[in-house]
Amino acid sequence: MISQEEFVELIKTTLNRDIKSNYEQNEAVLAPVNEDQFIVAGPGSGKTTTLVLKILKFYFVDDINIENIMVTTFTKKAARQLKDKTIMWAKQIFKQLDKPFDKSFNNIITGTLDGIAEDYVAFDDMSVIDNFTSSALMMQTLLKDDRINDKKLKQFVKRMNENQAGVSSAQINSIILTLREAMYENMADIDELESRSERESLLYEIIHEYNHQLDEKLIVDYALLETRFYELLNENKILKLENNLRVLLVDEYQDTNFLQEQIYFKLAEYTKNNNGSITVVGDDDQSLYRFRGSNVHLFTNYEQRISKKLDIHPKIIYLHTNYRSTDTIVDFLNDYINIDPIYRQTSSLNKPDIISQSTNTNTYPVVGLFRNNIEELTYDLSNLIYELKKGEKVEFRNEYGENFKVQFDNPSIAVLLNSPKEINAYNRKRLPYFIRNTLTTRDENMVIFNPRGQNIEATDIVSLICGLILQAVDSDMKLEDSLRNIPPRTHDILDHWREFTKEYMDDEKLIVDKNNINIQEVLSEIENVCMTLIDQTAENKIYYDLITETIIQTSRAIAYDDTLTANQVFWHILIPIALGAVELDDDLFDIDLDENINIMSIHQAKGLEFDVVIVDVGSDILNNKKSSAFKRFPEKGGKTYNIEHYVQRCSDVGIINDENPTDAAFDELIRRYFVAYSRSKTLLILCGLNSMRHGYQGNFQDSIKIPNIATGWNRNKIWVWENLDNLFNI
DNA sequence: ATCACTTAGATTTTT
DNA sequence: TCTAAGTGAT
Repeated sequence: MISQEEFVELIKTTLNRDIKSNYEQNEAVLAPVNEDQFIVAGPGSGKTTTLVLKILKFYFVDDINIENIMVTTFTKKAARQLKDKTIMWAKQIFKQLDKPFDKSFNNIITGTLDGIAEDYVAFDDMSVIDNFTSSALMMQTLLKDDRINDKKLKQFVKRMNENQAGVSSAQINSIILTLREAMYENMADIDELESRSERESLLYEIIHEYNHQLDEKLIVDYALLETRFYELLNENKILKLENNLRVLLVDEYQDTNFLQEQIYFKLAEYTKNNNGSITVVGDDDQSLYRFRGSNVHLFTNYEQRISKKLDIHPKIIYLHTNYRSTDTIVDFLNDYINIDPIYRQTSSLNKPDIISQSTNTNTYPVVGLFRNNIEELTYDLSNLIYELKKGEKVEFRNEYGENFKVQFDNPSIAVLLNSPKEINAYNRKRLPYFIRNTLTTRDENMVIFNPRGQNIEATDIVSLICGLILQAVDSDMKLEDSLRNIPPRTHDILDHWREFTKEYMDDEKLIVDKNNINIQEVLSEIENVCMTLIDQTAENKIYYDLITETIIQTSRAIAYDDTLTANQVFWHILIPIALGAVELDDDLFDIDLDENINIMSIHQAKGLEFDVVIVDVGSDILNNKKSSAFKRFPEKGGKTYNIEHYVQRCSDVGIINDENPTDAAFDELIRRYFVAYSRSKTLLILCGLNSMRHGYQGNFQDSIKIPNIATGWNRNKIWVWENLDNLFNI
């Protein structure tokens, strides 16, 4: 145990963290164990640092056991970073104090709420299934008795989805799963919902049957996992937490849903009884997960909500010093977040502007790179990325002949987009494809990292595995011919599998009994054939492991005994794979974000920072089409709102958005680009088609402007950044 | 203003 | 495949 003064001195000398210079951070870190806090932290304000320092302070100054502390974050990646940093800094302090490292730090309870819930909920045979498996299970429920072609059900899904074209089987599947998940996330009374929705009786039949299957097979999906955890807590059945939990730290609280809030409140009750505290940290401007049930109002109204429920009155602290970005970028951010006059009104928080404290001495203007078409854009963007990464001196010159030069030493670079997908559902190539293609053609040593953009289902190794299975279960193409309501790309994938396999191995065929397929046996027979490909590259091995594991887990979940029919293999395994439902976990790759060129979604980039950030604000928006409005200037609330609204009718969440649906959609877009722009440390580049700057020329009209939140329009259709003249356009 | 014909684009984010 | 904006003529 050391004194507070010693601790402050210690972290200054060993960790080079001078908290005295930042009043707010000082307040946050040096709080007593029983002080509850509500920390509103802007981008780059040292959120994680503050949390880690709080943990260390509790341990070294207040003598709190590490086992009595719980820290949660939103993603696995963030949880790992937090744990690593805590252990690393603790080690450094122990070294400085000349004491051995306390191994209890290795057992610190950190993770996502799901991860922590799993530790308490999962027992014996109970296991958690991933999205692929749950969608296969739902597909099985849907195909039974041809429910998937029910007119009322289709109509309902269409209403929820608001899509122009008809609904595909995949969409019906995904809407039902999302809706069901939303029910749990909002703790909606499902029976009451059912009694109020007579026309959707089939929907509830399907949901009940799906739940029944989970029960029977002793599995839970993500939605149920947290529900079970809450139930256990509510019955005070987790004594370990009830007796020991003293300090609860919650990161990314702005992405919390109602169910999670109730879990946290229950845990906060324990900390209160144990003379401890709860601290939540977040930023309402960075709330991105409404589609997953998160509700930013739970954050902005946190003070009122927790004081009402538990009589806890947290101290509110604003961390608004930005250590990440240059002055010009911080100015740009403050500028951006104030463009829309309605946006700020939705928050009850009185947030101060961000203040720049970057040690970075090079300040460059925010750059605009706009071209006439995707080819020109790709060409210039790829060149730019290449030269910057190679450490060349790059000259930026605008249309007025002004110029400045930029040079980096192996900078970290990220291209951020709404979707990192290289090819869309209609087989069109997107910007990520063009960038990767151009850069790898130019220099094969350049690593372009875009794990979520790849279409796993189209890789050689997966084509071979699935092609072999497909040949076996559907040699006469009877099943394939029965396909209806499937996106066009899925057909192409099936064809590709068959062709690839035919070319790869002339004539050999796998023979199976079509009513009695043991998928594990089939896979082990296939293994030999795949060996050459598996050994070829490290990626192939990863894809192979991923796909076989997925198939095995899924077949376990859908088989009544150990075997499947050809029909089941086709519809519940092959079709979902062809639809692109298999997800790749970034953790499977040994990656270094600072070394590679990263192409990622804005969501994935949350919590990260890069020297150079390139944000796609419209590489595929040519004109003012209604169909692209959702991603630039929404005209309606969309699917997220419909689902939220549907379930919240029977939920106690309390704060139903008093905003209209469209306004909520605007808020979401504003936040998304705020997150994107605030990732950059030194150089921020906006890119897109020229139509984003100058509009497009109709034959009869003058130039027609294209409203876009990312390019500085507000929802009143006023273009505050007209023609993007605030950027340095190259 | 109205009609028939041509053309571009279709959500997506995650535990 | 389906939709709505744009086009060009009346």
